[in-house]
Amino acid sequence: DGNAPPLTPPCQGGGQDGIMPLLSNEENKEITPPLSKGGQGGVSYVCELKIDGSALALTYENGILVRGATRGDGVSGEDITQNVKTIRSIPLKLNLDNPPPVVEVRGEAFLSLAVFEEINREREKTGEQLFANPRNAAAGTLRQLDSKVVDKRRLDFFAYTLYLDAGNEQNTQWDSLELLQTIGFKVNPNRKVCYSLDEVREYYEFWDTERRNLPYMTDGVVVKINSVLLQKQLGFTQRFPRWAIALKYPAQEVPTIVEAVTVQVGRTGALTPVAELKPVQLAGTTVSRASLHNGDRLSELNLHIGDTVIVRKAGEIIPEVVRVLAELRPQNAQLFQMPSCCPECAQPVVREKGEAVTRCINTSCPAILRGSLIHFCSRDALDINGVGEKLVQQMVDSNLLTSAADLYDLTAERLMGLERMGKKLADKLVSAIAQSKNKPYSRVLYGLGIRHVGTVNAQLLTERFTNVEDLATVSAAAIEGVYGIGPEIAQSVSQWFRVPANQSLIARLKIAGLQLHSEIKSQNLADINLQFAGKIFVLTGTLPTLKRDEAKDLIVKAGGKVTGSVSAKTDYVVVGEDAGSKLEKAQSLGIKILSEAELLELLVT
DNA sequence: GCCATCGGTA
DNA sequence: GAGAAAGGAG
DNA sequence: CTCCTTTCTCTACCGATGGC
Repeated sequence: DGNAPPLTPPCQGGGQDGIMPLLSNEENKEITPPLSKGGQGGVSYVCELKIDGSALALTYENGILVRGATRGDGVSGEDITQNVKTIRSIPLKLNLDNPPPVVEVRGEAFLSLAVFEEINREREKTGEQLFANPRNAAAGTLRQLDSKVVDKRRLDFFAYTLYLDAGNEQNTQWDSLELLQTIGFKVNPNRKVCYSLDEVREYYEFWDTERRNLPYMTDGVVVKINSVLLQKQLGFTQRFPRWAIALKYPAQEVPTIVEAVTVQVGRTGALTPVAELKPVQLAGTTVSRASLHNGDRLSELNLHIGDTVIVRKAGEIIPEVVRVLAELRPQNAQLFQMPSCCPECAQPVVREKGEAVTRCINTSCPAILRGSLIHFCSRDALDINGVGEKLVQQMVDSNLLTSAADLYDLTAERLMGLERMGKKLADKLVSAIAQSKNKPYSRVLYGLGIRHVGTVNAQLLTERFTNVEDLATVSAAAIEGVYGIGPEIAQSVSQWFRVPANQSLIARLKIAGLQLHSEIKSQNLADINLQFAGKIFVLTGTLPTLKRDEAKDLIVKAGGKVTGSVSAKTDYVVVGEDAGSKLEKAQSLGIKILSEAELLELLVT
């Protein structure tokens, strides 16, 4: 979803991050960041409509369209370049005399309401399942394997961001939009430069009603600081730029009834109450469940079974219970409270003082085991394709799996005893598991599911402690020495390695042949390239000739470092086919972006 | 050909 | 994708 | 204490794939 870089949601009342308070509260004249740096002194804003479709990143090399990518982490993303080429509003060739070697264009692919309805009429005739809404239809179409089908679906495209080489940059966002238009893109005509926040507010309010007359769906307005120089000065806070914001129109709210509340048990043992709702149509989808988060939220809502509640889709995506209409409560309705026993294993649950979550602490709770296994196999961890919820359920129930290490003892024959498991699937699975043995140490560490060790902290830890033995034997105090790791996390890690079951898990994974140490061992000094020394690289997408591991090797050998996620500390992002969120983040952080060719060139110099 | 499951996206 | 909670740095 | 980052958990839908 969304326009341009990820943007802050409208501020929820508090008012440090958005200009939403200005829009909803006339009295609040205080100008708040991120857009506060101007408004008077000649600072201008560009307002654009936020089209509800699917974000697309296009790469042009020497003026020719070579890649089209949606989001994703790019590791296993599909090639949608062929599909993108069927979109008529995307030029195959830039209308530019001397095109820079690489041009990146971002924009929104969408289906007009008319085309959407036409497609659904057609599908109704042929008895196919109807699309729920234009956004889903557009996203689904882009992933279609047969580009002829895509061609027929008549996708449209509005460009909104242009990235040129340094030196070729435009001075303002407005100029970028104009240039996009002259080089052959469709740019949404309903854009405007505003010179004050009052003007921005006017624009927002005008389109709140006017958008209903547009032939495509919009869900808000994007406001950007016009000056590129100022954008750079403002920079970025956390996940978002300080110079842009999305102002979303209020979500549609609808009443429904809570038929029941179920409690789910996550991999950490956390108990999450979920409202089972009488299904309602909302923002083009059917909503039947909504998270209630935790015990605190639950008591705040004072929710009873059978209550009528107001639900909405936060950001048009996530169902949320806004409030309970207590006056409509049936008599004798039962208050729902967090259970005192785990719904999976019936052991008593605990809630630590000062913490919001209620947890099952039974080390052999099957729900926790299942969750841990799913996490271990997940994409950011060992990326074992084909292992999903149902399969894990089956394998745990049939005692095929009692820990992640058991995965590496599985054979096709043993798997084929399971339901719906033929030779083909079983072979695929065994091969996927074998492949995971090559995944780097940091991913394995992440996959272990140690509390507070996500992708970032796993990376930090593996950099400092280059093999598990060190990490397992070192004191909590030593772990705390890592920048970014404090006492809580250090304690959590240290304790994890002191549990005998975990120690034997590590031992077995080691025997299975998993990577439990970083490869950056003895470095050949002669290979070190000054341009690479200490530089942090991130790879994204499928590179044209190199395998990911090969590219990583080359960088590491040259003295560089390859990490998994883009942050402010990243120096270069190497982009391949179907680059996803990392490219996007890199762009929004202004990090230097390299193609494979450029990387290789840098290596030889 | 239908159905369940999985992976990816918003 | 949203949002809540909680940890780390200063 | 505040600001920021990170972790963790949650939903709905669509297309692809393999089993039977």
